[in-house]
Amino acid sequence: MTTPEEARTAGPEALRLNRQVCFAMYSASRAATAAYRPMLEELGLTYPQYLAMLVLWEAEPRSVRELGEELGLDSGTLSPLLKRLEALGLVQRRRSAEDERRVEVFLTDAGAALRARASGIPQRLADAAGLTAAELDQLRDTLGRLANALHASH
Amino acid sequence: MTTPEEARTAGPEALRLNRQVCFAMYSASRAATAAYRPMLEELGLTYPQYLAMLVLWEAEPRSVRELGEELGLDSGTLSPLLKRLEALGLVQRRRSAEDERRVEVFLTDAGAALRARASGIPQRLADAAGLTAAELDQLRDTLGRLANALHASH
DNA sequence: CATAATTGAGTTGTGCACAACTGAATTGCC
DNA sequence: GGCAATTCAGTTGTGCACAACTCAATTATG
Repeated sequence: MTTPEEARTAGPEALRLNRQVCFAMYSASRAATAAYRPMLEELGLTYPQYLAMLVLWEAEPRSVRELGEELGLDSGTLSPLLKRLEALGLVQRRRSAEDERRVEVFLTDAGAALRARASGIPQRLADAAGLTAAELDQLRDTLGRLANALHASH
Repeated sequence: MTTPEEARTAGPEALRLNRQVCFAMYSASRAATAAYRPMLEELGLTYPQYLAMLVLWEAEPRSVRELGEELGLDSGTLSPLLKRLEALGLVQRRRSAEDERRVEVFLTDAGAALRARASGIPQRLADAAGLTAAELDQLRDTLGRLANALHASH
C-alpha cells in the first residue's frame, strides 16, 4: 500500500519536472544569482567572486584551502577566480613563508574598501525575495540540513 | 529602532556568509547536483541534460524555445546541450515544416527507453535528502515563490 | 504589398564547477 | 635521517550559464 505522500516521489508522477524539489532549487539559485547581477555589476564582481570577498571581509588573510573550505570550492575553481580578483586589484596572493605549499590571500586597501559599497546588498536582496524574515530563516535552515544530508549520502 | 529580525539583513552582520540564504541555496543546489551525479553517470547524462529529458518525457516533440521556457534556459545554453543529446542518440532535431525558424526536438527510441532507467532516481534522491515529504513539499513551494519574486524584481 | 519589427536558433566569448592530473612542500613512519 | 604518503595550489579539459551577437523566417504595420 502506498500513501499519497509516497506517491509524490515514487511512481511515474515522480519524473514530472514541477514535482522536483531539486529543479526548484536549481531555478531559485539561478534566479538569485540573476537578482544579484545588476548590484554586483556596480562593484565589478560576479556572484562567486562576491562570495570569496565575503569570506575575506570576515577574516584575512585566508589560504586558498581555507577559502575553499568555506565556499565548498576546490582549487580548480578558486585559483582562476582569485587570479581575476587579483587582476581587479582587490586581493593579493602571497606564498606562505611557514608553509611554502600554501598561498595566502590578502585584501588590498581597495578590496577592504569595497565592503562598504557591498553593505546594502543583503537588504536589497531580502527585499526582492518577497519572503518574511522568518520564512528566510527557515529556508536557510532547511537548505542547510538538506545540503548536509546530501553530502553525507555519497 | 531596529528589531532583531531586521538586524539579520541590515547592519554589518548582514555580510556574514552563514547568514546568507542565497549562499545556502547555492550550496544546496550544488550538493544536489553532486548527489545526482553518480546516478546520472549510469545513464551517461549531466544534470541539465537530465532536466531536458524530463521535459521531453512529459511531452514531445518540443521546440528549443519550449524547452527553454520550461527550464528557464536560453538557446545559448540549450543549443549545444541538445547537440550533445543528439550525439548520444537520445534525441533528434528537425527543422519545423510550418515554421522554418523552429527546431523540433524528438525522442529517439533510445531516448524514450531511458525513461525506465531513470524512474528510480527521484525516490533515491528523496531518500538521500533526509527531509520528510512534507518538508520537501514546503521547500519546493517556498523556493517557487522566492524564484517568482526574484524574477519580478528586475 | 512592402518593409520594419519581432521571433527563433545558433555562435562566440567569459566565467564558473568539477574531474583528473601535475609538481612541489610537508608530514608520518620506520 | 630517509622515504612513502599526504597536502596544497595550479593546470587542463568538458559542460553548463549567460551576454551579446548573427542570420533567417515570420509577423505586424503603414
